[in-house]
Amino acid sequence: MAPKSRKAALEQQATSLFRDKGYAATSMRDLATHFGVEAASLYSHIRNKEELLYNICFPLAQDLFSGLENLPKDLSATERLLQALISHVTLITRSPDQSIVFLQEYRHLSEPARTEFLNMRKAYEQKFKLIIRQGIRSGEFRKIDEKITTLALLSAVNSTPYWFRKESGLEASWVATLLSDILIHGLSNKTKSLQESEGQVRRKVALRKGVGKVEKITKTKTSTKTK
Amino acid sequence: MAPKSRKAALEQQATSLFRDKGYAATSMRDLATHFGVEAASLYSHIRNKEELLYNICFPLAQDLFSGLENLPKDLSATERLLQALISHVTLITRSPDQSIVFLQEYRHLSEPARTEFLNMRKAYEQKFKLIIRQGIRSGEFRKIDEKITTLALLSAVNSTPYWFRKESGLEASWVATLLSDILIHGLSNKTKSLQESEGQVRRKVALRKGVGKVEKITKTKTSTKTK
DNA sequence: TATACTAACTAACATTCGTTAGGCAAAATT
DNA sequence: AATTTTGCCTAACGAATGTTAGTTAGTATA
Repeated sequence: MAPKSRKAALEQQATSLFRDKGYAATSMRDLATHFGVEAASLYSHIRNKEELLYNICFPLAQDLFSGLENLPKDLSATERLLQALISHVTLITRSPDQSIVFLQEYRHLSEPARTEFLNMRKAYEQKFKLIIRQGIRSGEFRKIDEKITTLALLSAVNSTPYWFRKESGLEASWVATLLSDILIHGLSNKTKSLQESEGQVRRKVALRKGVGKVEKITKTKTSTKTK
Repeated sequence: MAPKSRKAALEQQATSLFRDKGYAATSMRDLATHFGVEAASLYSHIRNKEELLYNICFPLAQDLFSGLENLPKDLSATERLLQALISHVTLITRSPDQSIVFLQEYRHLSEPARTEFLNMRKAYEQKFKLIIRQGIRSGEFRKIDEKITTLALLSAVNSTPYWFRKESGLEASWVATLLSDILIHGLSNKTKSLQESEGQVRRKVALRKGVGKVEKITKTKTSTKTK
């Protein structure tokens, strides 16, 4: 394992401080102090302050975008959305501080980087919208404005870097799958509702047959409930 | 309609600028310029810069908290969650810039206001958690970590001030209900699945009867599909 | 060994920052 | 009418900001 370069260590430190205090409220002297040098020394590693922010935001933007490049085309929209969300969560929980800076501080990028960043973000969201649109078309998803849906879904999963920590023992993919499940299938206990619904249908069938074994029907219902 | 006070207008201007550039990156000279005076003049309306931030964050925090105070106790957990989410969205879309500053810039509050704010936020989230816990206990909600769920739900709905505009013609309550619906019931098209499930049961019944009218069965299936 | 590079330092720069103090004219109050 | 308050101005303060320039010592290279 090669030792971390000084520059990489500096970027790491910057990520941590930008996450805690925000980019604008973190001075180069703050950063230098935490890094153990004088502020002027930082310029032997970087051109300027903004380079740090750039190097936090753009690699992650690239990774997120790339993560959606190889979604298999033969999957259902539900499956593809699931995989897209898993990709997203896996990446933003990989380095939580970086992700939080990415989500909050990009606006301090100067032009043209700022616009470039926003365009990348827009294109990324577009990919989600497309999946949702396809899901609506195929009947898998409900007919809800795809922009609103996309923003809500992404915003929901963007809560993860704020609380997720690798040391917690949780697997990022598990968290991703869990959140995706909530978003796709909802919080409501539908499994139970569905079982009850089938239970009712079965009861109608029994009555229609006119078997007249009321006790047998009661048993069936109890069995459903214990599940 | 009373003319807006100078201080209120200043706070409005500050809200807009803090939203656009962030608190730390907005100088008093920026603010004064937009307000049409010199920076030193701002101090005849306010004590200091932070007072502006305080007056953006705390009233909204109060309103959000109050919004959950009168949830009827006789409702189901689902209903209460729906009402809580509607309350939340209604308030954060009332003044989107304020909400965005509230969500992003509180960290620039100095102590003890900052800790106070975080405590209020925590208590507010606690109320959501309680609803979710109750829903899990009653069987209405699936057994999913209530902290993760709360954060994801709130984060999802917190996307709204970033795109919602009153002038768009959309009603905030409609948006709130829509998002709540997605979160509670999911994006997946469950209604259709349920219908197909019943359709299958009906087909079994027909076969079991041994009527032998295959044509009739085909018709039933077609009829389900067109829905 | 001589030279070049690296990564740190100190000193300093020009600019910007949030804020205070004093002054003034208009509006409000006594 | 006299006084007070309000809301603006200019000037200035001390501190902070991102960065440059020159220097130095250690390391790497020719």
